[in-house]
Amino acid sequence: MVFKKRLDYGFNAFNVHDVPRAPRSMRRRSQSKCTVEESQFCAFEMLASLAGKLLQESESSASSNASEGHECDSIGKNCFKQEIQYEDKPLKPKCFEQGRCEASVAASELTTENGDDSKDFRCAKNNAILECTLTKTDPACSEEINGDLKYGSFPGNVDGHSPYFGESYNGKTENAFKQERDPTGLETQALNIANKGPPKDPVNFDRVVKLLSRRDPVPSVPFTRRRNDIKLGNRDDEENFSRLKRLSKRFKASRPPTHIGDRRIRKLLTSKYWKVAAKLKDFEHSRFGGKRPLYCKRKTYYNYHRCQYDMLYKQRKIFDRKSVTSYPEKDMIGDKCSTAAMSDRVKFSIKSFRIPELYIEVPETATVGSLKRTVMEAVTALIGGGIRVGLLLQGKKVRDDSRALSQAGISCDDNLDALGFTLEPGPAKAPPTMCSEEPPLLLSYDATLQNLTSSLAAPAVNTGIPNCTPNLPFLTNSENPATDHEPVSSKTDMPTDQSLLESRALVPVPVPATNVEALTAVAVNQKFQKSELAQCRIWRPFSISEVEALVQAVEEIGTGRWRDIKLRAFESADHRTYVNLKDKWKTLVHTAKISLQQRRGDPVPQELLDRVLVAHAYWAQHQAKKQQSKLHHHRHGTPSITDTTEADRKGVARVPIGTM
DNA sequence: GTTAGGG
DNA sequence: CCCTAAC
Repeated sequence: MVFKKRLDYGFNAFNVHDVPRAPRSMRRRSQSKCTVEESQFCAFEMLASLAGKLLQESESSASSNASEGHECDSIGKNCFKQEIQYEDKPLKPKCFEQGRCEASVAASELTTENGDDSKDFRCAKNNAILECTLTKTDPACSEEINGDLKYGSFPGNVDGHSPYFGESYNGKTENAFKQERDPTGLETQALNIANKGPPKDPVNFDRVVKLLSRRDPVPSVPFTRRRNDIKLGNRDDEENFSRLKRLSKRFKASRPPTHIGDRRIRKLLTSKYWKVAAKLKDFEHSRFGGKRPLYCKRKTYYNYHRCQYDMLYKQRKIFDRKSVTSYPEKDMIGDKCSTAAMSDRVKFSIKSFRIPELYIEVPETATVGSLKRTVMEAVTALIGGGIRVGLLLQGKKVRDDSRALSQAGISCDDNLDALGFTLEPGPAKAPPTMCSEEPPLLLSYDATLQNLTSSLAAPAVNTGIPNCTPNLPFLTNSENPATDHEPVSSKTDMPTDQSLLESRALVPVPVPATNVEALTAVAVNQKFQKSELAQCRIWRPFSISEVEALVQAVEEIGTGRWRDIKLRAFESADHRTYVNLKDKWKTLVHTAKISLQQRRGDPVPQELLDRVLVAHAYWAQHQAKKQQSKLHHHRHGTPSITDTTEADRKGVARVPIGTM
């Protein structure tokens, strides 16, 4: 295949090999810019950069104070500066094998005490670190974007009015940009220049990161504290954690953003399409705290769900909190624990950013630019519904939003290091799962579709009841569906049942009508959704009354006779198998043993948990006695008085409530 | 088919 | 909730 070699090197190969070496200072910019197919774009870049310079000048004279100082201050904790650092080492095949996309975002704190934020800010910018403030009117930010990303800027809409990603890079939101900001008009010029550049390569992973940062999931986090670094990664994976650390160290230096990052591009089984997988092999699997609205047989699917943009922030050490004299919360610092601790400002450092596997079909005739765009769109679709923040404590998800910080065990200095956050795609409410009542990902995806000009009819993605068609061929390829599954374009005519099914699973991302190469892209999630539809189990949390019934039954019957318990207490509950009951009891016992802070999910009344413990202890002892009596019986041939097996069978024995 | 325990 | 060894 003609493209094979290039593809093997991935997107970055274009940059790495085609750009003559130059002094670092020069390379910094050129590397990420003048790719082969983009050479003409440099002209635009220059224009953009020129505009940016003009902008900067005007900014320094007029608007800088307002945009950088006031805005930040007014926004308060919501104002973060983020530096996005990209791994731009030459991409080796190995990298693609690993399929990793790493980028780190480091957010510098806002130090009000020295009042030198803006200087700091620019300094970082000069280091060619992709960055942006989350403030909405920072011209410097947009300049940077224009200059480095070349695709126009993203007004930092922390207020949630940010236009859809896809729209913006299609140049359709220029007006919106103008309206929202850019009093001077200079920026818009730059924007126009950028937007009118060769429409070939809006696909830029950087922008994804940008969008994520723009979406600004962080400021909503109440645990603001000064000088706290938050590390992203995955939640309950020590190894991963340290790996991220290593990575962030390795690629710490300020470097220009790479174009696409590390991705795997695969040749499709058919020669007709390319499949691009921004694949994360070591894509970590977290499980929403172990409680998910559905369970699927395949762990792969099961684990996949929440991994889209899973970021684990880790807090760093707290510096001198006393120095935060300008904060009113300061007075509370002396107080115990959380209130004061959480009132200070926090520094978030996003060490890693991950993108889930993308499933993209690209005609062979596609251009690199269109390929990029397709990736972009797929990613956009993924996160179109927004991002929500998950809170992790000791690597465990804290799900109960209503729980007070102290209740959740987040209160004292010593455990702030254990505090983490995750970024997850989809609406803020439900995790993106197929079988849940609300399929957020689908919804968000659809929402994205609606906001994109679509020349393709939105496919009939069934967001309703799962179509649990078993044994779909690709379902067997749970380990790597993107690899094994032969993609079928939704527009392709393969009149087999399989193709029909898959076509429904594939959601074409609309591309501009002007784009001849109609690319079809779909986030793998779509496929997973489809897949999971086939083999999902709905997770039905035990209600309090069910727990009550279970406890009651166990008290009467004892552990180890789950079938009896099922028949007695859950006879009519078809969805409760004795294995379910046994498992539930297991978790109940566990829950009862752990501290209040460690418990998650719907709280079980302490009274019930106490009974669980009592019953558990009683029947454990009972079992021990039985064992003993057995031995005794064997030895002496006489039944022991503790042998209550028969009585137990008849339900006579009971936990002597309150006596233990 | 049930039970117990690890995943 | 799943899987499976052991009973």
